[in-house]
Amino acid sequence: MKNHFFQVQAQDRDSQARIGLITTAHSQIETPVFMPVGTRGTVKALTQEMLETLDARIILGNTYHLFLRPGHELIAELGGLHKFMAWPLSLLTDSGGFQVFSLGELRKIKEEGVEFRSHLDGSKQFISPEISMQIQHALGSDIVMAFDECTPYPATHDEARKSLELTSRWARRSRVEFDRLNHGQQNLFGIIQGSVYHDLRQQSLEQLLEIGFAGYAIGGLSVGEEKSLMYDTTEFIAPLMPTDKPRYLMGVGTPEDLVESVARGVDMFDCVMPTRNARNGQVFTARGKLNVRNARYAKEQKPLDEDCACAVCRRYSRAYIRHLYLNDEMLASILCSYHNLAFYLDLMRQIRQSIALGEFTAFRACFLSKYQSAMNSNKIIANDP
RNA sequence: GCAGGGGUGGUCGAGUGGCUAAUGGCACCGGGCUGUAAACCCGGCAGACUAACGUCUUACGUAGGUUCGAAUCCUACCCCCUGCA
Repeated sequence: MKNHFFQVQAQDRDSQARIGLITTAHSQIETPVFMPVGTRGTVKALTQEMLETLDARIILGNTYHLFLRPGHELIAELGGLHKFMAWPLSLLTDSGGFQVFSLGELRKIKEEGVEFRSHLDGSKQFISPEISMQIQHALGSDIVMAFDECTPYPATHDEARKSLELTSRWARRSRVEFDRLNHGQQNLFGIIQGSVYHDLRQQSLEQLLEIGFAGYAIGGLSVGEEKSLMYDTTEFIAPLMPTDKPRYLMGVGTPEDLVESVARGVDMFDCVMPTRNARNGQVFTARGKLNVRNARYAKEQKPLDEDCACAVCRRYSRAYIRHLYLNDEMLASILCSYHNLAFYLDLMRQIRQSIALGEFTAFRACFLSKYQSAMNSNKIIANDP
């Protein structure tokens, strides 16, 4: 039977990189893709119009946050998350699994599910695989993530095994509940855990394959481990994942991470880095990252990134954006967020194009040498009094 | 003119004899941020020397004085604020 959800269009000869097309009820998404994060139904500092200008075809929302406020029932009543936030293209909702990890002290993990103490008002909340599916069903996202435990790092082999096995049991329950609710428009992804242990990653994948999902995600990385371990783990597990299903590396990452992970076979990414760092004054450029706070940009009339053709770089200077930032003007966040996402999405476009042309390996080397060598020379300048 | 209060590092403002190169806020400088508890967090912030422990110099309106020791006490002067004339 033909797979309408995902099709691989070309496979790179020299690496695991590939290009493909995801088709949801709301948009077509060329992969490899970077998905901007819009936790609370908004990609912070940007309007939906801006996202469309950037040609973002899919963004994220978060089950946990939208469940607490405004509540999935309210969103369902108003016609679902797409309509509520006036976003006509695709949405992926994370299941709340990451909050099991990031909310640390505020939560208690049990077999049945996770008890959260709301970070907003301290109230007791409970999310199980079933509830997560019900919330995501009410939200109406195009891609639904199974409820998992994002294993903390470091974890011993035994801890990681127990955690992954819980995630597998929750994955099965997610699948059952999802199927009970689904109207056919949504797609469910499973999440591989297993920390940095290859045998556990493989075990996790096999258990998920038995259940069967529309796509598979690698979770539990970029949680504090050495970068080399993240790359190793991805390099090990990605090629074992089904070739005819999207592979999603959750929560990653830096521009280098994206290029390196595409080379290892990943199709989908999401990360708060371009938007959060933008609000904190850090912008990404083809020649490395820079912080607009830095005094050395006080008089620079250059754009943030001289190689960037985005609306911000065509119009505004570093000096002006620095001035905005230093005065706590919200426009600084808007402009930096817009540019950073433009940079990320453009990077993905270049990656796809190079794969299509069979030039990915050359592109990878070229991009990294420019991005990293300039970063090093920036450091030399920065340390020079 | 009389009475009272006050002058502290870029700034606001603590500090009333040694633990003070001087709390804290702001400003400034720098770093971090990876499925968003983040328009946030951390660090530096008199000068010089040192890889570092640290050492030295100059500092609390100005000039003197008391004391082993002063931003802190005394004297004079300069300036500011408030009230009364």
